[in-house]
Amino acid sequence: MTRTSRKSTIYDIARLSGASPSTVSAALGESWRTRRIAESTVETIRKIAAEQGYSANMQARGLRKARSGLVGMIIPLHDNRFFTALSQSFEAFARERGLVPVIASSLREPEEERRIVETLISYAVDFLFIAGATDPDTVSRMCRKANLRHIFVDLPGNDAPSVVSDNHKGAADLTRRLLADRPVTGATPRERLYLIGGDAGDYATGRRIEAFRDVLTEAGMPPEPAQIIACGYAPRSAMREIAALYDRLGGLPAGIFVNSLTVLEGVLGHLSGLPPEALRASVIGCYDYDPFAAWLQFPVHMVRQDAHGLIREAYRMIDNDVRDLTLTMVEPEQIAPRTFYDSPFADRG
Amino acid sequence: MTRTSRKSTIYDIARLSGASPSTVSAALGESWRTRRIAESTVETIRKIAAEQGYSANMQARGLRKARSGLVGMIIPLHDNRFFTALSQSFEAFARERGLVPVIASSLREPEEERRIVETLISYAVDFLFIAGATDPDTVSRMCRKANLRHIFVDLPGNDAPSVVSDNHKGAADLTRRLLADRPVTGATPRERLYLIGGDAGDYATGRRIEAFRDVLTEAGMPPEPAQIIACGYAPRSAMREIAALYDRLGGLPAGIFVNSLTVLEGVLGHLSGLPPEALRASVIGCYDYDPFAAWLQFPVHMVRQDAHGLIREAYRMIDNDVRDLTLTMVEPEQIAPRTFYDSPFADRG
DNA sequence: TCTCTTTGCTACATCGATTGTGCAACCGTT
DNA sequence: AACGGTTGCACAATCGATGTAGCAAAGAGA
Repeated sequence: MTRTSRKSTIYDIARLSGASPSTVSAALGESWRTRRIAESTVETIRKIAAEQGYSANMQARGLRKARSGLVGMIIPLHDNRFFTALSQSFEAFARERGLVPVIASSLREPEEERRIVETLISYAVDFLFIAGATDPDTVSRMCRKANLRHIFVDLPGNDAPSVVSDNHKGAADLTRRLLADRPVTGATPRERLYLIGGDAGDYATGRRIEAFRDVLTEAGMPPEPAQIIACGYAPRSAMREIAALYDRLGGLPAGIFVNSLTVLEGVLGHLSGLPPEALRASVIGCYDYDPFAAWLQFPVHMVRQDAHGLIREAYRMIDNDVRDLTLTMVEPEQIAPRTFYDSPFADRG
Repeated sequence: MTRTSRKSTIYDIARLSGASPSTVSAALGESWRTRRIAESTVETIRKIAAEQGYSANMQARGLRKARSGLVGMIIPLHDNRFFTALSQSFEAFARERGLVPVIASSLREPEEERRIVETLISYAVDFLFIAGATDPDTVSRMCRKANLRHIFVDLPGNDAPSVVSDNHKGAADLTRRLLADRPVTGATPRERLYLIGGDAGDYATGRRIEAFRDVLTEAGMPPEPAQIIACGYAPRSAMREIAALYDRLGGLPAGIFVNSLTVLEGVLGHLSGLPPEALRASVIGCYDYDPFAAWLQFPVHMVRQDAHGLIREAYRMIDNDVRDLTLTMVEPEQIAPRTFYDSPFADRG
């Protein structure tokens, strides 16, 4: 074995085995039965291939078969437990099927998202999941043109199957929990619930705000606009907003509905500077789950979206070749503070 | 544009523009100058290509050029802030170079790791980073055979460039911090420091244990074997071990050096069941950083490995075509409890 | 006008695997 | 012995892009 030996190809194996390249190809693949290659020949060829450490060139195969064996997924960012839970499950299901997952992050920028879709199309991925799409219509258009099956996860699209959490239910449950647990009751601004974070224009946030509003209205305390602070997802801006709110109210409000983990990071930056008694005036809830957030200084109620379930449903769409507009809902789960939750991959830690 | 229109190829563009496929190829690439294609022709072709929404078939290009434009990275798992920080930086640097990152998780299983390497070789990735390798020698052997450049990150290999954290320094600093901050001093078992988690056989854990031992020895209190509990990385087993330790000692030890975030998850599962005064008997340190862990009920000193720096150095090796055994160290940083730390991607949250 | 160079482009082989088609060799019948 | 059927394999086209080699036309120089 020379140091610079190139990878061996079916032609090398053919030469070594005395068979033709097409026979080698068939013998190494599934088609040798239908192509009537003698079992003894298959064995010989496979032995030689193994000795040579042969492995197929997927580019060549992909070119010929017009499928790559690659499957794509776009997430907003890697640095977030919800999205990485999606990644982990996406990868596990892909591998189960002998596919290679390509996971890219869009950083929530439509331009980047488009570039990624185009690139993945160039690589002929067999299908594509888009989590947290920022511009689903464009994505769908590009995919249709390339005849690429795609599923929206978490944020739905208008022209392809979507699998999303039941945001309304999750948010309604969380809001009810905050209402029930808030340390003070009353109607002054400080005694109200506030929702912070997210982009009012995006689907998930929209549904959650809706639920927040519905539950409060039902409870006879319809929220004022000031109670809904959709300041985006960046930790820094959440920190600023919560500080401003604290100043405005002269303390924390009775309850805070935090709309995502990144927002919670920012909120923490402010809350943790406060004296413990200031914190006791408030109850915190967060949409999305993080194992460490479960054990903070103050209790945080969380909504754990069923990432594994979302991905499972998305793969089901693929397996059943669903291509039309459908919306599948997966129930999230409320997790009480200070609960030890085992992720599906916890044993691999 | 018909619904099932196949992707257009250089042949389509050739037909539409009246030029030959090779001219189209040259015109759309970089080589048109050296191949003396008239600038006007280039413009015409590019216009048509844009109209048709042409994008190159990377499988064909990769087949021909024997490079894929894909770059691979293996991490143990996605569901961990340190590794996802690596992913995020790996991806950012790849994109800067117009490459497509393929990130796969090995779940710390050597068999899976090998399978992934083989697959990535099949796809002709242009280079490969391996973080937390479980069997670096085999990986190196496979890569050499395929003539694939590879860099080890976090855990070094013996036959390729490696970029690792300065584990000894990070762990020594953390140990010193725990020594300084421990609430009780003395020599009874409860008054000692304990290190929990990790695999004594792996490089990073080995260095950290070494540092732990060195610092304690220097301080005149060399650790007994019982003070080092390398129980792996799974949260569950860490939870069991810390519970057992608590029972044995009749309380928490003066200081706990937690060897990874997954281990900290398990430790928390036990600690949080304890009364607050039990916690005050102990000081906690964790190797690796998580933003939420910074704000727990009790202070946690953390060591933030410079994921971005590690990846930057690894890319530098690639850019300079370093292939021989080298070991680059990147300094980690100690982060005090309750510090707001901005990740390089925080603004994108 | 004839040669020589430059310009602008085309033809064709190639990368490695897959697959439709074809063709010997061999078998068993009548 | 002639025939139809099966078995086992080889040949060659193909996927789409790249790059070498080469050719015709135009321009330059004598």
